[in-house]
Amino acid sequence: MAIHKKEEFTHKEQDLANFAKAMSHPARIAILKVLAQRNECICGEIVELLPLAQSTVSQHLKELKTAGLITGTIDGPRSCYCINWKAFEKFNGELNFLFNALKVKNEKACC
Amino acid sequence: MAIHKKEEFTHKEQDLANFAKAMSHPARIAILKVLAQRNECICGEIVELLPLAQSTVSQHLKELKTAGLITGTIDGPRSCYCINWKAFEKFNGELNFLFNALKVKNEKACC
DNA sequence: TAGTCTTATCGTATATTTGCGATATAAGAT
DNA sequence: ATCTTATATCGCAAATATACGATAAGACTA
Repeated sequence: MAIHKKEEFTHKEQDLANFAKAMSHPARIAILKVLAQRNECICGEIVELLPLAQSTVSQHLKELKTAGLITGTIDGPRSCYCINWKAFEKFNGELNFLFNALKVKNEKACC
Repeated sequence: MAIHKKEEFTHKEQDLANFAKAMSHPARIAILKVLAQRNECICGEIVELLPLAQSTVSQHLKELKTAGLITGTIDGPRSCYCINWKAFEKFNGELNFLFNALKVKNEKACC
């Protein structure tokens, strides 16, 4: 592959791609779903709900946290995670900016 | 890794993850952007606009097509691509279903 | 037919992701 | 102090993704 070319795209393009990448695995979608459904924050309950080892779940949580889609705080001997709604709104907004704004005039697309 | 565990998640979770994965690279975001901006469908003009080799762009186009985010038809000696707005709407709808419906009652999240 | 232009696919090198067990770390309990 | 419990991190193996050059395939042109 020689060199990663990702840096040669715009900041906004990389941003959107990073958000999407954080959601590009069903395990991470499942984690976000659990966090969205519970009012109190979750820790290792997620491990119980997923068909994955504890270390693997921890890794997925770290990726979501690094991407900014969730927040995590230490609560005594356990860890507490929540969805970062603001980040999700930003993602959704950028998506809509990319597509919806241009949609009307493209109705007559050729294929 | 032994075995991919992706199959052990729900169909919906896999669906959303696949959509996200298709958008998880800045080159593919850039391609979608170009397609969204042009009324007539694009072919190798995309190659001119991206800092990537022709074969690499072709590969990215194939991934977007496989994921259903774009459509492609052969037009004489060249290929014509367009955004599949329906697929995008579905993706956006699933995202909103996952998050927005549950957002209000979670305002008092703990972290 | 031969030549050209456009796009897709193959082969390959390298990078990244995914997953797990083992181990570390940190807090609470005995 | 030791044991338990919960979570993070390390190290490794296997799978995927990314990128490119070379080549194939298809359609128009001379």
